[in-house]
Parts: sequence; structure tokens; C-alpha cells
Amino acid sequence: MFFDAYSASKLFTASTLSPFSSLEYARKVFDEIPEPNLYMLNTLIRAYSWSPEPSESVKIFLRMLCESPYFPNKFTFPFLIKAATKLSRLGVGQVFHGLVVKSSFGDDVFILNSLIHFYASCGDLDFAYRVFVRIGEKDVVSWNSMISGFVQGGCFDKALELFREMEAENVKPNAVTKKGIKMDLTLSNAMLDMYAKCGSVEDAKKLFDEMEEKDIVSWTTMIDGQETATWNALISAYDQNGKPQEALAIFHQLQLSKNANPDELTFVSTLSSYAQLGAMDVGVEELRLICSTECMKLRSSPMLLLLPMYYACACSHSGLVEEGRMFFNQMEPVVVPGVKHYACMVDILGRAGLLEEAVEFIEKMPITPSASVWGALLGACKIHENVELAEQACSRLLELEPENDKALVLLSNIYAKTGKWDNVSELKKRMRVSELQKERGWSSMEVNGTLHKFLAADNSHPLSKEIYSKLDEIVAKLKSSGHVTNKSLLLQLVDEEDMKEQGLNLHGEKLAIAFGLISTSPSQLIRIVKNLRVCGDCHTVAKLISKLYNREILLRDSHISSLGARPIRFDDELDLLAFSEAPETIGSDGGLVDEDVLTAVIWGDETETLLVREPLDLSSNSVSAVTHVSLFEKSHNTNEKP
DNA sequence: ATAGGGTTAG
Repeated sequence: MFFDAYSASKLFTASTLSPFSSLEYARKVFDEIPEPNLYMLNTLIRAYSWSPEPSESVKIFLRMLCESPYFPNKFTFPFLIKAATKLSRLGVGQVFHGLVVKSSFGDDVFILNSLIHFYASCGDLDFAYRVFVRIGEKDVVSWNSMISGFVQGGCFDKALELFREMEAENVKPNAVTKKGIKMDLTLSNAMLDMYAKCGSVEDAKKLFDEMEEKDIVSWTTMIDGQETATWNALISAYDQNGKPQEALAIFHQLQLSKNANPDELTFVSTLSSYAQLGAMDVGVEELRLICSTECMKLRSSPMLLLLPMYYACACSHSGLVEEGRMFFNQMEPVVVPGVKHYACMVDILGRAGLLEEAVEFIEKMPITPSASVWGALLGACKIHENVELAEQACSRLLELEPENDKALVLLSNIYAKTGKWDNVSELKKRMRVSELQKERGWSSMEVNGTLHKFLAADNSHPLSKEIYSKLDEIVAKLKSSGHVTNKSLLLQLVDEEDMKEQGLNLHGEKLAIAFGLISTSPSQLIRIVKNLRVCGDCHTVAKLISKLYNREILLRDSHISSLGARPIRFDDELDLLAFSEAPETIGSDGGLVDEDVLTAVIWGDETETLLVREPLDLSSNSVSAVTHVSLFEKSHNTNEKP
């Protein structure tokens, strides 16, 4: 049916793009193609990323990895990231991000821009920004993506700051070339929107006047923005000058106006006016009506609860508490209070010194108090120097977040504040011990049905002597091959420098690998499981041993991951990255993968690329990272697997 | 050989 791959590709692309043929049809065509090429795979990934089934993109991607002779190329990733964006699956996109970093496309501005957009749309502005700052040559889309990410996330200050930064960066070439910079229309419009939302009509007006090109969106944004800002300015002016009735009159006038677009700011001022009149119930009722049609954001905004605080800068503490309490009780018909609202209330009560009431309030909560609730109580205990309650709050918090060091630090501050220095040092000791316990790791290896377990510097194994001599041989080989132990990666608290090096070399992983080398045949896979994350040095060593001894090694981290995908580590230099999707979360809703867990392990060493698909091991549902030192390596040039 | 990123508000 198909005469050659090129025409088939062309036909296929046309069928995915054409409005006259469905994606299902394109898929049928695709399924008839015995060996789809990279272009076709990419095309289908793209088509699905636009479709209502973006998870199909990921499935096709898995097929590319497992069944095709191709590796993803620079075109693959924007499509995949688009799919992850549509899926709103942070973990999925993080896997792709990991692959990008480790692949040869880490500097591709197209891919990085789509990652910014992805992270921003998942609400992770922090990650979006991390990606953004690392782009060497930011283009207008990079800036635009980041700025609109901030705008959409409500971080207007940051958006503005970035905008200024962008202007500053553009000023230089501008001065040299003496040419006017034509601002990107989309960006200008986004900026207009931002100014309008911030209520700074003058800035919006200034920008609008400067814009060389304006479209319908520019005009609409400007008119709407000016209008809303004008309404808001009026309402809040009356409200803040002790004229709530006038403020409300304006608000009602606004509601009658057809074109008006009340926003969060409008509601804040309006509610404040109702609060001033002591008619919060009326205000809430009115809000309820508005909320049902507009302003969805406001419905879930815990800011509402804190609202009275902003307008109470003269109010007594008890007055504030009254308002908070009243607001909390009255919000229920409008919004089902979430845990954040409860935390806010605990905060209000606690700050006012009503610690007992705060505790009662927590006890009566219909939902399980979160760490933030206990954190609010703990914070209040610090203000009011209540050591006993602080201890309780802290221990409840630690039950939920055992590794929350901040809680212990806070408690220790409370001890310090109340002069309990013994407790301070006791706590510091405890923190150090838990720090040590945290890193107590073991590695295990199965040989012929027997599990062999190795702790760091372990010498309990019957073949210990042989293992250590093999290890010496390995170390010698590594040294002669130029490998230097990276001391900074040591996670144990050891004081002496030479001890550090020794400690590193004696991680259980290395013992297990040495044992693997002497106890398995050359064709066997050396498969090691580590209870904690594998340190960078062990990873590197595993790769080197794999090369030196020509052995395939699979070294696997396991990490309890109730949240599903999570970065094992993400530091500023991106020198060590590991992301994965936990098997128990994948497939449960999105049905992304069936038997394969998509796993990427990314390390800073640029010389090797590892991407592995690890068959799902159902007995271990806490797997979060797999290091597969495979014998085949990626070829960057051909995109074909050897 | 073919292809890629951001896009306001309603």
C-alpha cells in the first residue's frame, strides 16, 4: 500500500492534520505501517497531544522506546511536554524534563520554553523559574512564557520584576543598534492584562500607548481593565475612608453595569465594607450569588478568611478574632472550608493568645488536621511562649511530616526563648541522630534465590574477605582509570577527610557490586536494590565498573513515594537529577502505561545517557528510581539505537 | 528529506 516511507509519512501527517479526517483514521493508517519511522512516531505523538486523549502520546512514546529502533529527538519533546501539560501531570512532565536534561537537547530553547509553560500550568512556578533562569539564550517566548506563568499564578510582583529585567536586558542591544525593539504582541497583551489586574491603569495606559501593534485583545484588555480598575479604585477608596455604605452603593452600581468585570479585588473591598457595617451575612449571601456565576478562584481562596485582618490595622485582638470567627462560621454556605481555612482560623485564634480555644477548634475539626494546622498552633505557641503545648503540637506535626526539620527548629527556638537550654541541646542532639539514622542504608542483591544484604562497611558476609579483595581490585582499576571519589556526595556525617573517602568506597552498593562480580557469571545481570537513594559516587562507580568489567548492572533506588512522582533531588546546577513516576499512581487515573514504568534517571555526567524502561515489579510498589547501566549507549547523531 | 515552544478575554 505504501510505496516508500517518505510518501507514507507525508500522507500520514496530512491525515493527522486534516480537519476532514479523524485521528482514529490516522491511527488505523499508523497501525498498518509495519515499521513506523521516527517522523511518524513524532507526528502521532503530536496529534494525540492536541487530542482529547493526550495520554496516548505517552503510550506512543513508550512504544518508541521499547519497540522502535529510534530514540526521541528534539521534535519529540515539545509534543510530549504538550501532552503532559494537557494531562496536568507534574510527574509525567518531570520525567520528560529529566530526559531532556540528560539528552543532547538540554539547551534547546524550544523544549525549555515548553517546559516553562508546562511547569507554570501545573502551578509549579518555582520549577518553571528554575528552567527559565538556566536558558542560555532566552528568546521572547521564554520571557513571555515565564511572565504569563507568573501572571496566571497571581504573582504579579514577580511578573513585573521579570518584565523590568527583560526590558533591562533588551536595552543594551537597543542602544547599540539604535533600533526600536518591536515588542511581541502577545507579550504586550499579557503585560497589559497584568497591569490591569494589578490595578495600575497608568502603567497599562503607558504601555498601550507605546505599543506599535495593537489587536482586538489589546483593546478589550485595556477597556475592561480600565473599567474594572476604576470601579475598584472607587470602591476601595470609600471603603478605606470609613464610608462603607458609599462603597457598597458603587458596588451595586457596578453589578448593574453590563460590561463590568468585578475581580477578586472588587470583592475584597466590598466584603470589607460589609464587615465594617457588621453585615457580613448580607455580604456573604451576595457573594454566594456572585460566586455561583463568577470568580471561581475566590470560592476557594483562604484569603477570604484572613480578609478581616487586612482591614482591622486599628482593631483590637478580640475584635479581630470575632470577625475571623464570624467569617468562618458564615463562609460555610458559600464554601466548604478546606484545611487551609482551618489553619488560618487556628492562626487567628493562636495569635490572639486563645490557645485553648485553638486546641478545641482543632479537636472539633471535621477533617483531619494537616501539618499546617499544627504548624499554626506551634507558631502561636512561640509567640505566647507556651512550651507544653508547643511540644504537643510539634509531635503531632512530626507524626505527619517526620522529616519536617522546621518544626524542630521552631520548638528549639521556643526552648531557647524560655531559657530551657538543656532542652535546646537535647533537641539538637536528637536532630543530629535522626539525620544519621536517615542515611543508614543497605543494598541487597539476589543470587540464586538467596538475598544478600550489605550495610555500609559491612563485613558480616561469609565471603567478606573475597568481596573486599575484589573491591580493592576495583578501586585500583578505578584509580588507574582516573576516577576520583567525589567527597561532596557523601551523605554520612564523618569528620575526617580520609574517613570520608573510605566511607564512600564502602557504601553497600559497592560491596554488593563486588559480590555480584565474584558470584555471577559474566552474562548475568547484576541486580542491586538500595533502600535509600543511591549516591552519585556509587552511580558513577557502577557505570565505570560496567564498562571496565563489561557487565550489565542494574542499581535501583527505592524510595517511599506516596505522592507518586517526585524529584529525588534537584539542585541548582542540575548535576544530579532523578525523576520517576511511581507505579501505583501511573495508570490509576490516566491509564498511561500498563506494564511498564516510565523511569528516567538523570545524572550530571554528560558523557552517558541512560534511559530505561523497567518492567513493573509489583512486589515493590515504592520504586522511584532505577539506574540501569546498560551495555548499549545512545548515539546522539543518528537517533538510532545501535 | 518531512516537524517544534509562548498567545491575552469571552
